[in-house]
Amino acid sequence: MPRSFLVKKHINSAKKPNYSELESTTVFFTPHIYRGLPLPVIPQAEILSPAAYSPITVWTTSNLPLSPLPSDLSPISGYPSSLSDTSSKDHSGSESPRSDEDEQMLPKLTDPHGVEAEKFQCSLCSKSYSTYSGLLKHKQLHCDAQTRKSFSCKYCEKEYVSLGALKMHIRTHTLPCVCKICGKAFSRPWLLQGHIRTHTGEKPFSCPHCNRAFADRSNLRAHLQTHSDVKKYQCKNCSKTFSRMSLLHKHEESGCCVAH
DNA sequence: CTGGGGAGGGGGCCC
DNA sequence: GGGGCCCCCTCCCCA
Repeated sequence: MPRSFLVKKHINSAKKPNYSELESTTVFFTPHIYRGLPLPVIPQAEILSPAAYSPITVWTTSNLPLSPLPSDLSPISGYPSSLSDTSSKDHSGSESPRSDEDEQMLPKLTDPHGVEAEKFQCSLCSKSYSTYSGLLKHKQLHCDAQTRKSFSCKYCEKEYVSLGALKMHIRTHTLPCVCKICGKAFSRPWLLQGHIRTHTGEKPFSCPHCNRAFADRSNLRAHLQTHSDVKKYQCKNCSKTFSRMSLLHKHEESGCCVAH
């Protein structure tokens, strides 16, 4: 049966899941694992999986309408220097050529207050600077820019640190997994599997307390909250707990936390 | 109005 | 690198 929310919403819809409610923080910096690693070059769309890309084209760092790469930096390096919004700023010293493969972006800043404070060396390219601020500026331009997310989706403004993550995301636009029964399309096979259960009636996830069965594990998890005396989501104002965040939001919007 | 179920989305991790 | 899976989440609907 068609339901309004089953229809793929326009990509410009302002649906923005609020992960910050439970998660610690949204991490905008690149995880350490990526630091110092050369970012891959995004291949041409035509050599990628048609299911993942057709008809979407991919914005690469080289075709983004931002500041161009320096002439001495080959586009094959794939480094998103053009993504750095600090690239227009001046910096101390000229950058020496990088050796990409084995450099590590370790925080090896020489102590500015130490004995050897006269020399500030970049751990990535070994470039030395006479001032600490000079090194900081260099790192902003040279190192931090390399760790920026570099793969951008054309259909939305999301950026990813890896091509694989981008390709996974693009599937949410192309929806390659189609239900043979009703024709509804999904981004991933397991989503389609879950959808097919709505046709077959299969409910493989059972509640150990009441034996109620669910087709979706997440829904079982939400159901398990109803058996708990202390719910997972608590109002900061009145300490009342709720089984779902959405219920907590409704509670907060209803005015509980207004009178504080 | 509230609480809960149904259905689905998206990112991350692991193999 | 890709698929499977997990987790967390939202939205809609209904009792």
